[in-house]
Amino acid sequence: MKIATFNINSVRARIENLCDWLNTEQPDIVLLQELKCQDEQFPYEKLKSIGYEASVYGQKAYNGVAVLSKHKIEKVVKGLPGDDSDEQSRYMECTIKGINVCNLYLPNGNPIGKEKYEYKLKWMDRLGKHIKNKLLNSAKPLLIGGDWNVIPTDDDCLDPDDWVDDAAASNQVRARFKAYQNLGLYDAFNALNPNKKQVFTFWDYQRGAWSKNNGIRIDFFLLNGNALDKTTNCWVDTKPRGKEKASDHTPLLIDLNS
DNA sequence: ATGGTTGTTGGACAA
Repeated sequence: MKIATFNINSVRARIENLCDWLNTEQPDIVLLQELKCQDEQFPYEKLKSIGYEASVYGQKAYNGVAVLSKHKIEKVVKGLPGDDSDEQSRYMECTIKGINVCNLYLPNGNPIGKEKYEYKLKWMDRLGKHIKNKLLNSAKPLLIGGDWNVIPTDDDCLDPDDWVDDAAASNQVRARFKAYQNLGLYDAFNALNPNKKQVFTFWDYQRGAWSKNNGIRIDFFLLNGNALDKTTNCWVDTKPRGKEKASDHTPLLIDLNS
């Protein structure tokens, strides 16, 4: 099974790019983030015509996550538990072919110290509780993929000085991301590519970041031990970032035996 | 130091 995560930065603006990429790469499952549309605006028909079922958790203008699959999507849950007042569509989970699949778009959190930063920290704490209290209780293969908006170490960006004041690289955010792994989850890219550094999944639209490879690694698959045992490869596909009308992110993929 | 870009949306806001 080929499984991808891709922050699409508007699924409607990017539907032609997305279909081209799906037709070429033929992933079995794709986790999408930043749909920027409501459920009824989602391009279900176009995706169905090229072989993909979709489960969508959208909202107006911002955020929104979806799972695309060539296989049956089961047991869908929309929203991260722990705060009924949270109206942002940033998390969903489902089961596909016996794999527990979680898709997230973690809050950006900028600027540090303001309300959006506090929301990010609380959201990360809420996710930690959910991982510990529910997700890790199943022995099934588990993958949590998405745009985490975390630069885990200085090796995950070209120039750390560019990110010292960014909410993706703060000590509080890095500590929470590390804590997920201390619970028993593995960063698939690092596990399958030991010591490979400065491989990025996001390049800003501004200041020629793509042409200078001034990127950051903020998209991840975190796997439980069972899923890691079944995973044979993890890589970044940089080709979509070089296309016309590209998203500012590019896909991260894994091969998982099932 | 400032501004540089893109998408949603129709003036800002988010990233």
